[in-house]
Amino acid sequence: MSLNIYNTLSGNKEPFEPFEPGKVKMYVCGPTVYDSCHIGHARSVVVFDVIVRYLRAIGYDTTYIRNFTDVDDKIINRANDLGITLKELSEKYIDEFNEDMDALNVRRPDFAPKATEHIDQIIDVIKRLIEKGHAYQVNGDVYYSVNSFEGYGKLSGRKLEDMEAGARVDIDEKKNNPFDFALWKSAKPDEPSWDSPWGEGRPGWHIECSAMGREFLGETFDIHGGGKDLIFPHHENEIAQSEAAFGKQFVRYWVHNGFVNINQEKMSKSLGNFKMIKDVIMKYHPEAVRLFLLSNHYRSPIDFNDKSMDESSAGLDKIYTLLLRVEKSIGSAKDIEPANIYEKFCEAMDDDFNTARGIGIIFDSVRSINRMLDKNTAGALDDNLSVEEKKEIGSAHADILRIGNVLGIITESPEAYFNKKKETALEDKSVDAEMIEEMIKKRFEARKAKDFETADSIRDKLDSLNITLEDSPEGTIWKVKE
RNA sequence: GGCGGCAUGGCCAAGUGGUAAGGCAGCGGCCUGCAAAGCCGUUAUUCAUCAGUUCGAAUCUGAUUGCCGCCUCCA
Repeated sequence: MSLNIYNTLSGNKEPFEPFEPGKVKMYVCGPTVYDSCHIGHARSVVVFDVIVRYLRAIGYDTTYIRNFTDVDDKIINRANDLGITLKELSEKYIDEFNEDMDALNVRRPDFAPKATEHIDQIIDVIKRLIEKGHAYQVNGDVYYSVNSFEGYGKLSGRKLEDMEAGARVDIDEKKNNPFDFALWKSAKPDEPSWDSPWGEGRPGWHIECSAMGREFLGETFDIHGGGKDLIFPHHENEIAQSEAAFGKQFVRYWVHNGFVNINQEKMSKSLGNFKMIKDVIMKYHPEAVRLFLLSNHYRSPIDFNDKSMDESSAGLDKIYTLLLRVEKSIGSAKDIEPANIYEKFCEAMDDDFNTARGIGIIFDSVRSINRMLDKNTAGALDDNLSVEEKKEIGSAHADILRIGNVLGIITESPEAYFNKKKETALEDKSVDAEMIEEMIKKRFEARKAKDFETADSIRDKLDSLNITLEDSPEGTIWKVKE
């Protein structure tokens, strides 16, 4: 099976065929940098990160662009409130965005262009639109005329006539049609501005993506992504701009991710329930956050709550526990033949990036490996495993790591993962690792002497400190309870 | 008012015409000195409701009900 992608434009899953065979050009709308990033930004960025990783894993030479919107009303207002420049504010939040996303193990895009650094390209597109009669000037503002573009509404499935009926749109005397939107806004006092053929001003929101997409990817590119909320008007307007200006198809596949709700409610200012990434990753391992975000299909809504996050954390633990077990018992196998697990994972991913199914495949595999390794519980180490079984385990282990590489999880060694978890968990407790190891040693001696009373009292004491012990033929390990 | 989406076991969630993945929780068992971890078994004759198409539907069609999103800045 080959890759199929749900295309918002057609409303269907379509076989993926890039414009240029073997190469994928992809653009995703990045953040408007005026505030910290929340878990919803994380979802969009992680989803498209996985999409890019997968496209590359199946051999596409992929160019990936994600922009920063660094000039708009919200940024200007915020900067003015704080008494700093637009640039100071946007740079601060760009840095923070990069920190958050690096922490979430998101790979940087090939280019991360900023609107303010592409004013010339933006002006060029606007000029063309005016020349071709798709835009008009009013006192230094330039508006796009939606009536001039026949396909207006084709992405969002709207008709201009229908929208006007019950529209909640302010009537602006300067516009010919209420849905006309600004390509260029004339400068107001105290606003940053750039010179243009229409006077001092700044670009409207939508035009930057048309201009920068063209700059980095060309006039037609393969995938354009973003949150569902961007379908209208943002992406609808991008299509109108680019196709009117360049006379060709703008984007072949439109991909939109669903929202993150918080305890069944939409994140909103009035509810004050924004979950910032920097806060979430203080409590949960970044890979647990990724596992959570990828555990639903990317187009469905997902509900962020403690229970779901705890389950994702437990799931991640389960995977790392298995990996640790494999490495302790049979080590890293050599001469590995690929198992069919990765193949099954790819089948899931080929079906519109079905990461939820893909994660199920990981757990299937975890169970089957544990089953094989359980043959050892009675005896010492791997005596009961046949050469074939060891090979199978080694292959499955390698496949899981390969899947992890696409999902951006399991990037640490199991030891490092558990050690880090212990450190974090012990930080605010009155115990340290050395003390625990010492107690485990004492318990081991007691058990050897069949003094189970002492052994159990040690275990109980650790248990009261939220430390759980696990005995196995390979020795005793300890974990901190969540 | 317009447009779109969703409704699957106690909870989360895959499954888009061929007879219900996976995770969490529960119960029974194996293993263990006892635990923990892991494994095995078990929990939906059934996929909001009703009607229809079909040899066959959770999957297609129509209607009903209930949620949700977009149409205004928003990932």
